[in-house]
Amino acid sequence: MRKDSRLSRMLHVLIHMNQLDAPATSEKIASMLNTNPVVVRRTMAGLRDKGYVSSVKGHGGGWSLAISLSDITLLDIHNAIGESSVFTIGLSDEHTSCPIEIAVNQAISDVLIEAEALLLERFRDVTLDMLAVGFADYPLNQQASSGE
Amino acid sequence: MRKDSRLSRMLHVLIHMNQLDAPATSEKIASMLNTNPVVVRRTMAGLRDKGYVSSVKGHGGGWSLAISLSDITLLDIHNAIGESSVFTIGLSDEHTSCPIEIAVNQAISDVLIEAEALLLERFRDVTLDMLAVGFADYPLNQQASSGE
DNA sequence: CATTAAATAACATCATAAGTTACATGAAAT
DNA sequence: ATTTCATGTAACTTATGATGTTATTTAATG
Repeated sequence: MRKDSRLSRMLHVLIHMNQLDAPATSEKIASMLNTNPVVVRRTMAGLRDKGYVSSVKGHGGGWSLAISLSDITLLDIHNAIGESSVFTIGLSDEHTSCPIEIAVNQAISDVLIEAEALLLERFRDVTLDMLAVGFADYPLNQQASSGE
Repeated sequence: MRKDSRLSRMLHVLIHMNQLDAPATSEKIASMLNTNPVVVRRTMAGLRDKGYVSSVKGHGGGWSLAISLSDITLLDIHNAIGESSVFTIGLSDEHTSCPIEIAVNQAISDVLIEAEALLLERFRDVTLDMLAVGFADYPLNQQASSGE
């Protein structure tokens, strides 16, 4: 099933942006991601709406970080992207009044909710500056961050 | 992103099959799921390969449970279906040697692995007979079975 | 031999992230 | 003011994989 790589891509870009002096144009970011400027604008727009980045039109314009990497968590970006669900697993809805279908869906749903809660909790524990730290340690990529 | 409802559907079917005396034809199962006999055969084939159901051709043929519901877990069926990944979240691979991309992907991957481990663990704790119990408790079916 | 039902191949449909094209809007440089 | 640069946005195409469909073959029963 096709994967949604927006989270990974946006995190990647944000950390790179932190090391730049000037705003990064959509064109520049797109070439960084081997993609298209419009795709970049589309996804970055969600981050701007939440206040993580800002955009400026015209000469010298482009995208900049609006707040510090240490104030942005994986969860923040995950939410800003607005993914409908993190799971490929869905529930059937052929017979919503069939007690078996209800029991089955309830059992699956319980597990998905618990697993997603754990995932979101872990995402909330990681700020983007932690990932930038790994950069300094490259190529050994030693575990200097406090994450588990 | 489109959901994969095969797990829910197969669990639903297996529990219904447990209440039948004769083999269920793909046709019958398909109408139960509002779908097509070929779709049923395609998915059931995976369960048969793992020994959870058996299929018989010709007159009086169809699909039957090969083992007890109490010996089948959600995890068993999940594995038998052979989903590639439970997550819609994917990792970028534009620059596999970029230390930032590596750090980002590692962080995401760590979380996904932990969340999936929890999910699989929970799936392993639920056997199909547990879901069938809910059936007896359902108001519309109280005449079906009173003991529990 | 006729009928039933699975097995299989080949193809169509659908949803959605991603990619693309085209044009409008706004800001800075000249 | 005009040109240039870059975002904003609409509309469309592409790619992918579960799902759906049609047609044919294989096997078992009556």
